[in-house]
Amino acid sequence: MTAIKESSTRNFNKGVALTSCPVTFVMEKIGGYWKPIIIFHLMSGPKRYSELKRVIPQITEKMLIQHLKQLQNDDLVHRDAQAVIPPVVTYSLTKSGEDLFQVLDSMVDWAIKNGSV
Amino acid sequence: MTAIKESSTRNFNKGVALTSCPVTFVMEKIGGYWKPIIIFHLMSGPKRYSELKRVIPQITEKMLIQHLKQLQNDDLVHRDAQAVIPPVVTYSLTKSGEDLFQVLDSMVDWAIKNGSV
DNA sequence: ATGGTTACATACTTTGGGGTAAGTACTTGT
DNA sequence: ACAAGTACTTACCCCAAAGTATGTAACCAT
Repeated sequence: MTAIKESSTRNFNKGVALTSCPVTFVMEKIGGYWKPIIIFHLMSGPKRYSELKRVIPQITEKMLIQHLKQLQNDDLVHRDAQAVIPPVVTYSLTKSGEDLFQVLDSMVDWAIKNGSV
Repeated sequence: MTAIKESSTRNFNKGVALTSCPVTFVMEKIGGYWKPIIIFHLMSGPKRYSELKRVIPQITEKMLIQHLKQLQNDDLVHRDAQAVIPPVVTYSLTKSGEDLFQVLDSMVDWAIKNGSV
């Protein structure tokens, strides 16, 4: 008789919370370890894949390409590939991506005020 | 002979990235599904445990208390317990917690601009 | 022909965040 | 006597995110 809770928490989340809560919406886009770091580095201008790897040495290539793809799907990052050999692929922020500056900036402000070191 | 990479990505993260990147620092504090939602609801004033549960029906009690504890450890939320029966425990934002308003606000701005609905 | 460079892809494993379900202590209401 | 409310605690499970390791295609320089 132990019926499943009429509204599964997990299902409810996926369906409602993610689209109705703007903060969660943002977290879905730039949450996680690496995305904000990648975005931050793209704020200073377009970068090649290998450049990103160099300025974020700790990221694995799998994580880098995976997040770059997700950021493309979310229309935060634009990919530009030149058909030359060796390949030249440049990533840059879209307008939406650039607009995240305000968000990241307020985070930095808060972090500085509240002793991130 | 497959020696472990001299500098484990994971170890490096925990040690360096988290403390040196302000954005990641903030994500560590308010990342995840529930924390921003809890903080948001405390923005409108102190709330009892049961009140929070009521306004966030989808959260499980385990998640609620767990995140409230983490928020206390991070000094974002203050817990006030009255020694009466039945227990009355009130949660409120600390100064640091209130300062997050700027961060959440900029997130909401961005979400609205970029089609969260 | 061998190694280097670039931008990936992919199989496999581990970690931990989050969820489920149940129990606790103490008192009030009926 | 027993359910109900309050603020938790605990044991267990699942899955997705993250990490490890290796492979690939195309060309160039030596």
